[in-house]
Amino acid sequence: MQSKSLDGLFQELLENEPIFKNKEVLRHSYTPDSLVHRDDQINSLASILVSALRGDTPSNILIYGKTGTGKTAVTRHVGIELERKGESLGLSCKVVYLNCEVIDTQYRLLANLTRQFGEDVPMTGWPTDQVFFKFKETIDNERQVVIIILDEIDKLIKKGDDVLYNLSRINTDLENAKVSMIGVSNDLKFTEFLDPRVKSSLGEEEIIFPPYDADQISDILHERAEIAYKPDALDEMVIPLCAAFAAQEHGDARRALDLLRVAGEIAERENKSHVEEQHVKGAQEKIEVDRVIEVVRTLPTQSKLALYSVMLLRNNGYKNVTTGEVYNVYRQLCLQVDMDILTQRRVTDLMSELDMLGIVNAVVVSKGRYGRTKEIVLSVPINSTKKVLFEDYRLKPLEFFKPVLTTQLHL
DNA sequence: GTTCCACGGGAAGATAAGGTCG
DNA sequence: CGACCTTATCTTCCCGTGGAAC
Repeated sequence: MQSKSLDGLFQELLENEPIFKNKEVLRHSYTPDSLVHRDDQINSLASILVSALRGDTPSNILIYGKTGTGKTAVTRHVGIELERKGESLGLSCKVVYLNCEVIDTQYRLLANLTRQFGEDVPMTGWPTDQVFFKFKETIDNERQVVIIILDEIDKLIKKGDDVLYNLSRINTDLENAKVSMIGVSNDLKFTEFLDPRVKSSLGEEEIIFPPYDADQISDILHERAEIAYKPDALDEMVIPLCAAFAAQEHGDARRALDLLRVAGEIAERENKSHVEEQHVKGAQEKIEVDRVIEVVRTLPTQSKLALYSVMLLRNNGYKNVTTGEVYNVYRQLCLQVDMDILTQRRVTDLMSELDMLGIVNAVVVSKGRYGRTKEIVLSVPINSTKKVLFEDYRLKPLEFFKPVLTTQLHL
């Protein structure tokens, strides 16, 4: 390789006409100032929350919509506006935002809420009711309206709905402060699992976010591309193509933005001065592969072993892999790498988790007299997955290991 | 029509690892 | 220090069952 001075190395990269003007606006974390095609939702949300500015408690709200339909962006946007307006009117109006996917237990939720009001709560150690009490005490210090946004609220239900029940009744214990909640969910049916009391209190108002269609996504992309890219950096077909791909994915605007950004990155890496159609196709592929790789990489070792078992069976010509066989191989793998062997029951659960993550596809089938089982099909490319698995040093000894397979090949 | 297997579902509880508090 | 807290991860136990094989 030609050696250049270091200075020259970076100089060249810098001078290379960048395609991007401001890439940040294509990231999920960016909240745009104006939200296209969501006027209805913004207005209904605002008209419900306006009572906070009159010092009343707004109704609790449930918001539904698939991923990437702008729920979070709209809610946050309205929240910020509300706080701002409250401030100028001299009313204390506080909007707190919590993502229940990260904060998924009663304790953590309450602790987090309390912390947002400047009080310190330890990570763990306290009884939960003490945290709840502390929270009530903290907010009740001041005359204020508190609006709690619970994003991905459906994740919370799976662990029991005590928190929601408690929170929905909190107003009866408060002297000064008023609390109302906004639940955001991408599962339209999640209220079915809710305690009826919680359900009626939480769902006083409902707002639905329909998926975007391809044209609407195009509009959104145009708007952002204007800020994100240099003029003329995009080929004519780039945005429609991104929009079309994303529209297939239930109108996911987030996906569309990802596509647009990754396509740009690919083009940049190829030293092209503008983004072409093929880059979008490349982006589509890359995003999917990245997702899988990331998921596999962060899997717990036990799940990796289970997954590798499936792959081994697959490699040995097993068309229909069943739970029993997987467990058999899995046990051998464990002995090989000196890990504890989990029970079959537990491994069944691990397989279900892999199924949920979309790494594997499991269908329950009955084999009549020979029982019932899950038939497991791998839904990721074997080779690249294998490579990722062996990045884990604990799996290294398995690289050339051949399991003993039970020879019962029933068709 | 019956049978009956190899699972799946659900729940309870054990354990360990994080922590607070007096 | 010990008493007591949460949480994640597994184990244990028991029951339920789809549907081809009989």
